[in-house]
Amino acid sequence: MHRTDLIAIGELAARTGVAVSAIRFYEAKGLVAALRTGGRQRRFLRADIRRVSFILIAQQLGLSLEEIAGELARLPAERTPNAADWARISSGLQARIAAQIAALERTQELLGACIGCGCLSLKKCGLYNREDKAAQRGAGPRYLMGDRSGEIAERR
Amino acid sequence: MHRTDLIAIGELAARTGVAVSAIRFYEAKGLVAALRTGGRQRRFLRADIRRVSFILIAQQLGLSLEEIAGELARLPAERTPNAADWARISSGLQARIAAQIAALERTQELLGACIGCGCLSLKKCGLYNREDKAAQRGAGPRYLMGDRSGEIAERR
DNA sequence: GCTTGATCTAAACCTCACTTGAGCTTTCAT
DNA sequence: ATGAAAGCTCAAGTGAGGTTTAGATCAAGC
Repeated sequence: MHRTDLIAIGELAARTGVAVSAIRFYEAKGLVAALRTGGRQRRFLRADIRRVSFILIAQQLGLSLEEIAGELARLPAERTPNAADWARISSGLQARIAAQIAALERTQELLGACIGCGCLSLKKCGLYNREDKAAQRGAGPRYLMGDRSGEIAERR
Repeated sequence: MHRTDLIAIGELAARTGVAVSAIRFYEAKGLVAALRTGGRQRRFLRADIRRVSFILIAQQLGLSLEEIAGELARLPAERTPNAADWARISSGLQARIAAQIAALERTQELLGACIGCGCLSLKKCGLYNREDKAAQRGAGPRYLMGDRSGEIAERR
């Protein structure tokens, strides 16, 4: 019925568009797991194509690899995840997308107001206030809006 | 009318919520320019508050500092930028926000379809294909979807 | 059996966007 | 005039997310 359900790292790379080195890196981070041949070469399940795809999609939505690992941990460990498992885990992404769209729309509005008055100078127009920062984290490079964002401006 | 139109780096930091070290870093990168006192201390124009605010907003939208520098270069050099100048440059961000929202909505749709079928396995559902990648760049950490995204999978 | 291409490990290196530290100077209020 | 607070430079460090390199080994087809 099926010759080989196991695929080599190169094939997984080709199927997902991810570099071989990246897949090894993901394995080191615990995002994917590999079986080994007698000669210590990695062999992946076909289901791992889906797993890597999920990583890519989640990354685009701004999740860090650590966060993605957290999501993936919710898949069943004892058996190969099925369609329903993926549907469940993917719907978490849906929520995140919705939140991001809402945040962007809010920014768009505020920026529209700012263009009107030309201000762009905080407080005055509400753009880039602390509340917005909190609402939008997840949309950009993570380390740019880390936990430190509360301290700095209040110090005076 | 105005005592001092020049502000110290600490004040610029306090007004924008950015760390002093970050402002020095931005200066080194050419994103802001400073005058100097006799004792070599930096003094900024009040208008630089707006400039730094722009940097922060643009960053949230996923622009790299280099790209932001490019945008800022379009401000008039010979005089302090006025409201109209900022309105012009900010509307570039509006376009970017609109594009990001569109990309996210597209992802949302595709992911919705994927949740329906549970596939998540590329090609099949169109999610995370090369075209989408191109459409969505700008939304996440830049280096994750740089110019190299065409080569890798083709090397076979 | 041999060759060729894929894979292996480990460690070093890369970019981006900053931060930190050391050691010294300037500014400003009293 | 002085002392604290803020500022200065330059070099090195950080963390995320990988890539590159070197040298050795494995798997498959002829």
